[in-house]
Amino acid sequence: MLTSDPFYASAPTDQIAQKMLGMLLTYQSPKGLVGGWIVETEAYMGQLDSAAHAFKGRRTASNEPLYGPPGTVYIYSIHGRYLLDVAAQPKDVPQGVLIRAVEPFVGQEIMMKNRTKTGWDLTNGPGKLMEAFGISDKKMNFEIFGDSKLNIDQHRKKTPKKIGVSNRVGVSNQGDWAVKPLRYFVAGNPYVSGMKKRGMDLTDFGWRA
DNA sequence: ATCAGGATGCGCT
DNA sequence: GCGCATCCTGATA
Repeated sequence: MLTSDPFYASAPTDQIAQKMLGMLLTYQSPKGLVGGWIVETEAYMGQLDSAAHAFKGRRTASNEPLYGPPGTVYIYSIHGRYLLDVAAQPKDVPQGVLIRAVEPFVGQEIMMKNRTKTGWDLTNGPGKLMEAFGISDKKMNFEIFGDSKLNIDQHRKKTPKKIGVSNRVGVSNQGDWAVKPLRYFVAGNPYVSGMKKRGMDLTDFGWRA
């Protein structure tokens, strides 16, 4: 349960994004339980961050969940896809973590039906994992992870051998913040978006033993 | 295996 | 209308 855990309010958002790697994300979907280990995240640092939805305090109906308490579900639609975020700071501090990829763990049959793909392509991108989960609307906005059908289990957790770091994806024209190292991933895990075959660690997927 | 181009739908001006 | 926190396809080597 994420709801009352001080962890989410007790660290800067970029640190929280790193700690979320290896946590189990699940969704109790109408077709059954689906989910996987979080292998890629990005931190968005709020009003100062030129790539963030809340840059300069921007506040609209659609980004309002970012202003909610830590653990608030923020689903955003872009290019005809849906993306999943977690508000990471206390109420009215609009910082969040984008969940970009998971390694499937439960409900793989369901996820393969929801998408037309198999293999690494199942959940190796933020829009892809939402399609695999079968989420195609923003109805769960403002719910709290753990009190929702969406859950992040921070106790059932794998540990990355090494955390890879890079600039964020898809924000290249948005000022100096575009090059800041706020994307984090499990190094070598094949479900990380854009992972090249040569970089994949197919022995243990980048998890510590 | 890598890259470029286009489809996509919705929120905002 | 325009601008995206994306994804897929088809063309190249």
